[in-house]
Amino acid sequence: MPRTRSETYPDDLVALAAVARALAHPGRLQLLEAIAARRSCVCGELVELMPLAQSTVSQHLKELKEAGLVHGVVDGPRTCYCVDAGKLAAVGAAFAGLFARLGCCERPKEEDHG
Amino acid sequence: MPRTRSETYPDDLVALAAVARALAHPGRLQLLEAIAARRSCVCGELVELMPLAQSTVSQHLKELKEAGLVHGVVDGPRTCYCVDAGKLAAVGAAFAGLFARLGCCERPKEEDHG
DNA sequence: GGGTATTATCGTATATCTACGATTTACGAT
DNA sequence: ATCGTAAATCGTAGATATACGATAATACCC
Repeated sequence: MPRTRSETYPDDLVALAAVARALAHPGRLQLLEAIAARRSCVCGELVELMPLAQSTVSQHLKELKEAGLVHGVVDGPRTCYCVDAGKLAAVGAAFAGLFARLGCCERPKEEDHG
Repeated sequence: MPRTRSETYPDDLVALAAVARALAHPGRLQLLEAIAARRSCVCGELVELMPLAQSTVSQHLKELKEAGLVHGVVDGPRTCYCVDAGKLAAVGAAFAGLFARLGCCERPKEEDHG
């Protein structure tokens, strides 16, 4: 049995789910925040502040890269990671749109009476 | 090896990652949208429009419930699902905050010059 | 109580995720 | 060419995820 029958779902949902999966690990969220806070960050620094082995951090970074959230620039013997601001903006908008759609038919307590 | 060393990460990141994981499947996104669009939705209807077996849909609904995104109300022999608007608002705000933090140190092309 | 419909749960097979150590690759210095 | 450092990849073990059919639980009708 395939893990997910992606063919049967709309492309935008498949794409959004893929990004959500990239975000679905606290370590990756922490990596993202560290990279963003430092503007750009060498892999070694990230390994230092994470409670994970170097190979594991590298693997998480690869997932973030494959999701398009960051990119790594080879800088001599090291790799410098930075967030993709454009992608982040697009993903942020996609999530905002999702939650807007999910909430649009709900009137939890009261409607806007102004 | 434990799947994730949640103890070592900040609580808010762990919580956000958990919600992201609930969203990390196109089927669950579609379920959420269907439930929201119909205001409330009986499980059987959801099974009809999903390309999944009844047991699988039930399992996905359980995950959405455990993430707090929906709740199911037993209505006679069936179960009626609806989204938790308050939770969705909170989660939406959490994601907005995340993307704001991630983007705050980035000036991709130009700053707001108005 | 017996029968039917609806949903949840169980058991299970396969695939993916997470983590690690070990190794390989790439670069700079000697 | 050799060594050392930094990062990616390989191989692997164990836990989770996804999907299904089968079964159990619940409510309704008679």
